[in-house]
Amino acid sequence: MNISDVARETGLPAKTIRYYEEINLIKPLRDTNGYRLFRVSDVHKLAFLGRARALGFSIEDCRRLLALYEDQDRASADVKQLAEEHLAQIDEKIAQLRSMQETLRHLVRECAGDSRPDCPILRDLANG
Amino acid sequence: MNISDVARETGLPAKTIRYYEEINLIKPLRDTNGYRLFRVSDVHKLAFLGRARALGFSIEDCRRLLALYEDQDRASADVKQLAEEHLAQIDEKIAQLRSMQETLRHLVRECAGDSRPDCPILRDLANG
DNA sequence: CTTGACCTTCCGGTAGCTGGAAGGACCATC
DNA sequence: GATGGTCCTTCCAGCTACCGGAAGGTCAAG
Repeated sequence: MNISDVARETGLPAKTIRYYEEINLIKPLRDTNGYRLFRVSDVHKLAFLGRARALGFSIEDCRRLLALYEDQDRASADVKQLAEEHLAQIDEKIAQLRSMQETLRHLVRECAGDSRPDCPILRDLANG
Repeated sequence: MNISDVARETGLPAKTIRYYEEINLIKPLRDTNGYRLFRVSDVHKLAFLGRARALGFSIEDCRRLLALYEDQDRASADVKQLAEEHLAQIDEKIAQLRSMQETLRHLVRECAGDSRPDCPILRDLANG
């Protein structure tokens, strides 16, 4: 399979697939003309990566997950730990965003949003 | 005031303050020895920027907010629109993260997390 | 006069790609 | 076999919002 077929099948941009090869997440073969030649296993890995990325795992986490996926002797505890740490980061990120959200909602609600210069949002930013 | 004083007062790293000058968010004076010389107005702007950044506004949004802040003839509607658009982005981001969070929570809950290789997390990543 | 704490600029790196240029390859058609 | 359009390749630059560190100037104290 050529890269555009793989892109279509996995939903990943060709650029991203090349990038994943560059950072050694996948190692597709090469055809005689220099074109990348993807095996079914490469496509599987890419789909795996796409889903892991969609769950917000970093590239390095993805690398570890892929290694665990390929290791028949893995302990599910290792996978779980990775996932739990990532989940904790997501929790934290959500908490941060919610705090911003709440503050902003307040400010937006109090702002007249008309043609006059007086603005509680700017007042808050200016004076803390 | 020198940069380290300003850093202490605003809570921003000196590196960040220099960066903000580089991208023309602030224009501190220069002392004869080449040191940056910050006026009170510079410190105010930096504090403003720090709070806007803490609310998640992008640098370009901060630039616009600062311009509005300085424009005595602004319309609060312009500020409000900026804030509302940003708020919408935050809402979206939170929704995305919550979706990841939910999926991950499910998977983590179902994973034994022991020494055996069988793992629902990897199964999900592998098969969608 | 030296020491140490400042300050300066410049360069490189981070994450995870994306866009674009320059050039080769392939396929169908005339 | 020339042409055109669509693939493919590599390489280079840029995005966000900085951070780290090196090399070197400045300043105040002892």
